[in-house]
Formats: sequence, structure tokens, C-alpha cells
Amino acid sequence: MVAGCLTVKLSPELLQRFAASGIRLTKQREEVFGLLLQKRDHPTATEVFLRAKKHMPSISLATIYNCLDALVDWGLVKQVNLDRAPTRYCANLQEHSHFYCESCGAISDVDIPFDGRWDLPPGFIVAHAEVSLKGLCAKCSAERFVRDGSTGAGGVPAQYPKTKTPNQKRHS
Amino acid sequence: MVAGCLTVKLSPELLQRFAASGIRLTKQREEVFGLLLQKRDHPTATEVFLRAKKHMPSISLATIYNCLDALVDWGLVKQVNLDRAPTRYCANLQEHSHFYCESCGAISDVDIPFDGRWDLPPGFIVAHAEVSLKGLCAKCSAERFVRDGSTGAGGVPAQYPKTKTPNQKRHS
DNA sequence: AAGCCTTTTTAGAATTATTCTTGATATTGT
DNA sequence: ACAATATCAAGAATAATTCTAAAAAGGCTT
Repeated sequence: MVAGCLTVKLSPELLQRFAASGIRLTKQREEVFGLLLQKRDHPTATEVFLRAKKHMPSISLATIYNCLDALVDWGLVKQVNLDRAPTRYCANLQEHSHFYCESCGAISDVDIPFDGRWDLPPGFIVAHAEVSLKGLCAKCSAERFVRDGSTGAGGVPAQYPKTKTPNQKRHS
Repeated sequence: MVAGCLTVKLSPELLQRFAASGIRLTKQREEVFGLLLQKRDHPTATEVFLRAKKHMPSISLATIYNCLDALVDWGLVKQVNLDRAPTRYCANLQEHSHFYCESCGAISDVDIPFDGRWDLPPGFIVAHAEVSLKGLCAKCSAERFVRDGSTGAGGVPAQYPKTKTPNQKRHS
């Protein structure tokens, strides 16, 4: 009971990548990813759902969440969380930050995240800026290095050795 | 039916400020604010609730939310949102950023938000950094300045003239 | 192509953080 | 003290998201 043609045809290279990596690219995932590539306005899961239904009337919201989660897991899509508003999704894989317009609610991508100033398009006015860091605190990094026999000295790469985090859900 | 002594006595200066500003400092608000000042570990509303109940057994979670919202409105407390985890509350009024430890879940304050590098305590390892900007996009700032008769030229202060935002809830 | 195994989709129930509603209670100004 | 106003409490309501169980689809082997 699958509907007609997809919104966006993925590039052969991308399809190749999927095939090579053992990832199963279902019609639904292809549709969801295609929608995100096509209209890069940071839609919420519900918005993606509404758009997807036009082409696949039988798709369910749970599937949208499943697909988005899968795409996020594969590193093809990024979640954008602003305050407690519904999570938005973004197919821009370049490192970038987000700008939320407090007047119209639009979310724009901002290039070059942090090395002094942001590369804001002309006319944009920043009222509030917020930085969230994640990683290992002193205590935990010490423990980790003791266990792994590493020195823990300076120049540690950003991607520290990952050990299984206990039962942590996707966005923790 | 109000319980015994508060966890933390607020400073006379602060009490003065409340009195002067017409803000009504109720026992519940005082307790909640005191708890945040006393143990600065960025508790969630539920955690504040559990702590408050020890001193005010009759307090309700809704009241905790009310008090926290009021404190946030008065600028005495900041909300800390990390991904979609429950909102945490922070009585540190200094401009600062937050560091989330992906191993133990602790949230630390990080001084000096963005001017090159962050002032991280030794041992902290950053794996991911995220910057969220808020303000006015080009379209909206143009509209605003046309309406207000301002030039819109460079050097605009971060605190642009606020007009009523239509029915926007606290965290939008 | 048939059978078998695994993954995915679906629909709806469940969860969870937060907000809303309503009546009770407390506080302030007169 | 009395009215006017603001706040609190309890539980219902909301909304985003996740979970569950069963059906469907995809792949692989023969």
C-alpha cells in the first residue's frame, strides 16, 4: 500500500553510500530525508509528517519519528532544539549554528560556529546568545583515562574514547 | 498551614529589592529561591519540589512551577535547557554558559561565554559545542526599523526595541 | 518462487514535562 | 475589618514523544 513517487530523488552517490553501509533505505526514510533536503526550513516532526502525507497518505507520525531518529543516528540529519519548543530537523551537515527570529519564528542557519564572531547575514540582530557545551567533566575524564591507561595530558582530541553510556536515550 | 523555617535566609539587600519593586515575596518563592541559591546544581522543577517538600510538606509541584516562572520573569533565575531534557534552573546571574557531562550528567557553569575560548576548569573535555542565537532576522529587523522610523544602520544595540510579541508563551 | 528471518511500519496506548483551571487562601490598601 | 487583588493547591488537561504489539516488507537461501 505504498503511495506514488517520492518528493525528491536522492543522488546516486547517496544511494550508493546507503547500500555500502548496510543501511536499509526504505521508501519512508527516503521520503523523509528527501523532504528535509528539499525544503530546508527546519521543520518539526509534525510538519514533516504533514508534508510526507501528501505523497504517502498512509504514513504515520510514529514512522516519521522512527525515520528521523534513524537519519539522526546515521549522521545525515541534525536535531535543532531551541528552548522547549518541539525538536526541529535539519539536513545541513556543515558545522553551523542556528538563529531564531523572535519576531517571525524563522530559524536560519548561521555559518562558522565560533571563532570570534558569527557570519551573520546583514540585517540580523542578535539579542541573546547561548552556548551549550557537552563532553566530560574533570572527574569523569580522569576516571576514563585511568581506566584506559591514557595519560590525560593536554591536547586531547574532541572525540574522546566512547564507552557504553548506561541506558541513555537518544537526546539526553 | 505554613511550615517551619526556610532553608536559606535571603540577604536583607535582596529583600529590600523585592519590597521596592512591588514583587510579592511569598514564603514559597523565598523557599524555592533559597534552595536554588544554596545548592547550585541546576535542579529540575521536580528536584526543587522534592527538596522544598522537606521544609514545606504542603507545597505542590504546580506551585514550584509558578515560583520558578516568577523568579525567571524577575530575572533572578535562569532556565537551562539541554536538548529535550527537563528544564533546569540556575541562580547564577552572571553571564555564563553550561557544560553537560555526557558521562555523569552533571551540569557545570562555565565562565565567560564567548570571546575566543571558554574558561574551562582543567580536565574538562569538550566533545560537542552548540551555539544558539536569538534576535531579529533581516526581514523582521527591517520591518521594525521602518515602523519605528529608525535608520537601521550598523552599530545597532543588542537590545532592540521590543514590541509586543503576539501571544508568545514564556519559552517559545 | 517458497519459506524463513529480520527489520520496519503502523495504530494506538502510554509516558512525561508542563500548563491550565478552579476554588481556596493569603496579602495589601483603605 | 473589608474589599480588591494576587497567589496557592489539586487535579485535570495538553502536547511532544516513546513504547508496544501485530502486520507488512525486504532479503537470503534453497
